[in-house]
Amino acid sequence: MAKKQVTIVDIAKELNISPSTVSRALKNHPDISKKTVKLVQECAKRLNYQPNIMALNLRLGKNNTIAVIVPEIVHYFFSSIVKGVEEVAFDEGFNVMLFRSKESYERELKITNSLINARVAGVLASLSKETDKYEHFQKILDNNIQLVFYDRICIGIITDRVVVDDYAGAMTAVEHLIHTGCKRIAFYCSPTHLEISKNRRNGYLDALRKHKLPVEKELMFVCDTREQAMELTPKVLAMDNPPDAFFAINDHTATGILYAIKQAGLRVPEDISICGFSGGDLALACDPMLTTVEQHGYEVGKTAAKLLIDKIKGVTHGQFTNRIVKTKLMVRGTTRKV
Amino acid sequence: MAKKQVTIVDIAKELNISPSTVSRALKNHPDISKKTVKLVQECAKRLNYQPNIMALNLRLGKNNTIAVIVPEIVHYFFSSIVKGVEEVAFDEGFNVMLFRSKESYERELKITNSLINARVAGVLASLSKETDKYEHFQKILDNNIQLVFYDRICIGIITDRVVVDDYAGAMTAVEHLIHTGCKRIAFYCSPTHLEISKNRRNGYLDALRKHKLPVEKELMFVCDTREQAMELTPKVLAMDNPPDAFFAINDHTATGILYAIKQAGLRVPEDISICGFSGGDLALACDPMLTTVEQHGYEVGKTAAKLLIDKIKGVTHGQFTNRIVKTKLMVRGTTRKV
DNA sequence: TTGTAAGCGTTATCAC
DNA sequence: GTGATAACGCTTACAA
Repeated sequence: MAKKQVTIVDIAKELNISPSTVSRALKNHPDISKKTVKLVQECAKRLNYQPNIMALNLRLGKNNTIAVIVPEIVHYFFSSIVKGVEEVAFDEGFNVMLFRSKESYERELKITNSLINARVAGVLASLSKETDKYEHFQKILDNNIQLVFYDRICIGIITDRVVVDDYAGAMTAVEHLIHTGCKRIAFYCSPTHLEISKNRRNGYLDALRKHKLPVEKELMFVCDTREQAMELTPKVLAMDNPPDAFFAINDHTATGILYAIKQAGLRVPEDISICGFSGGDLALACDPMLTTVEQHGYEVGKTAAKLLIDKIKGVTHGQFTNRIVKTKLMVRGTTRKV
Repeated sequence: MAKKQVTIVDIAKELNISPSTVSRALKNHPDISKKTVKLVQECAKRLNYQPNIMALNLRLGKNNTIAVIVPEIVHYFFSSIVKGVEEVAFDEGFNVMLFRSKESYERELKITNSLINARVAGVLASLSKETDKYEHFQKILDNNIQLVFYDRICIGIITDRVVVDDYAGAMTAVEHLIHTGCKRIAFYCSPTHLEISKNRRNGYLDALRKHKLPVEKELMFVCDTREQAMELTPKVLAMDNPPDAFFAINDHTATGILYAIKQAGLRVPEDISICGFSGGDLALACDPMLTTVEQHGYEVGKTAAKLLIDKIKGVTHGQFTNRIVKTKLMVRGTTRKV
C-alpha cells in the first residue's frame, strides 16, 4: 500500500555513502568526484527518487509557489490573466495556486490568511468589489510575502501594480463614437467606488468635453450586466431625447444593449451605435460583431507575474513599479464607418 | 527587513513553557489546562503567530494541495470546472494548484513530474489532445498521489473518472433537430481519436438511425473552430443537396456556422437550424440565440474534486468510481419550434 | 498537566 | 572528496 517515498537516505544506504554526499552529487556539486556523481544519479533514477520539495523549502526557508486571487474564474478577462500568470510561472519554475474571492471581502480575508500559513513566495491580487479595508494585504507584506496588485489595485498599500489603461481605452472608444457621428452617448457603468469605473468614466467625460459635447447626467447609468442592460435599455430608448450611442463598461452589458435595441426594431449601427469593453469571443458572436476595447488580460497576467517573480528573486526594479498595459480599440460592426 | 517568522518556540519562550505544550494548547488538546490554553492562544494572537504549513506537512507526511491540469484556461467549459474544483477544495481546506497542458504531451509530462516533486495530495486531470502514452499518470499513482480524470479521461489507467454525458447529449440534440423537421443534419466534429468525439458522434449516428434517417458520410466533417467553420460552411451550403441543419461539437464552431449561413443570405432557423454543444454566454450573444447542449462544467469540477478529496481522506467509494454528469439541451432561437 | 526527545527530508557548516 | 552534525518548524510517544 503506502509505498514509502524514496529519500536521499535510501540512496545513501544503497551506495554505502553518506546522505550529504548524495545531496551534493544530486546537484552536481563541484567537490564531488565524477564517479560518485554518476553512481548517485544512476541510483536515483533506478530507485525513482523524487526530491521532497516540502523538506527542501522548509530547510531553505523558500517556496516556489505563488498565489493568484481572482474575483471570478469564469470570466474572459480574469481567465486570460490567469493564463498569463501560469505561463510565466511555469517557465520560471513556480507553481500557481488559484483562489476565487467571489467578490467577497470575507472570503478574501480567509484566502490571505491561508496564504500566510502556506508561506507562499508571492501573491497576485485584484480586489473584490466589496473590499474597502486593506489590513489583510498589509499583513501579507508584514509576513515577508511579495505582493503585486493587478487591475483592481489597492491604493492604500505601497507595492507594485499592473493596470489596464482604462482611462485612455474609454477615451479612445468614446472618441471613435464621436468621430462616427454620434452626439448623445449613453454610458453604462459599474458602481463608481471602483477605480476602473472612475477611470473609464473620466475617459468618457473627457472625450465628451474635448469634442465640446454636453455632459448629461441623465445619460449615465449604473448598469454592468447583460440582464440589467436588457431591462434598462428599453426605458432609455423611450426617453424624450434618446441616445444615439451606448458605451458599456463590459461586453456582457453591451450584448444586452444590442439585444434590447434590436427588440425595439432599431438598427445597429445605422440608428444606434454600441461600443463595449473587454474583448474576447463574445464580441465576435454578436451580430453585428461588437466594437469593443480589448484589455489584453494575457499581457496583464504575464507582466504581473514577471514583476512578482523578479521581486521574489530579489531583482529590484527601483522601489515600486507601476505598469500600464495598453488597451486596443477593436472596431467592428456595431459602430459606423467614418 | 526579513522579519523572522514567529514560531511555536517563540511562544514557548515568551511564556516559559515547552514547545510541545504550546503545540497542544494551540489545537485544544484535552490534556492541557484551560488556563494554559487561554494563555497560549492569547500570546499566539499577540505575536501574530501563523503555523507553518510546510513544516506541518513534512512532519505529518500530508499535504493539503491538489492540482488541476486543464488543456486550456480561457475556455468556458474548463474554467467552469476549475471554478467547481476551487469551490469544493476551499470548503474542505485544500489549496488548488493550476496547470495548463496547452494540449501538449511534453508539457503534461513536465507538469506531472513537478507534481510528484511537490508531493501534492491529489491530481485532477483531463488529457491533452496529443497524449497517447500514459506512463506519466501511472507514475503519479505509483507515488501514492490520488488521481481522478475528468472529461477527457484515460481509459488505460484504473482510477476514478468524471465525464459529461456526451452520447446522450448529442443524441438529445440531434433528436430535437429531427423533431423540429430537419432531415439532413450535418455534423461538425473534432478529430475522432478523442473519446468525446467518438461519443458525440455515436449519439448523432444513433439518433439518425433511431428515426430512420440515412447516415451520410458526406455530411460529417472534421471542423471544430469558428474559423474553420466560417471557411467550410459556404462550401457545404453549395453542395447539390445541402443540409437543412448543423450540429456542431462546440459553440465556437456553431457561431462560425451561423455567421456563414447569414452571409449566404439564408435564414436561421427558418431555412437552416443550428445546434451547438458547450453552454455559456457565447450562446446568448448570438442572434438568434444559440440552441446548445449545456455541459455543466461547474458540476463536473465539484464532483471530481469531491471524489478526489474523499479518496485523499481515505473515504472509499468502492474500488473505483465512474461519475456521469448529465447534460441539458437548451432550446433557443437557432432551432425551430415544434 | 506538562516536559523531553526524536524525527519528517533536506542542506549548510565544519571537520577529516 | 566525503562524512558527521545541526537545523528548518512542527507533532507525538514516552517520561515525569
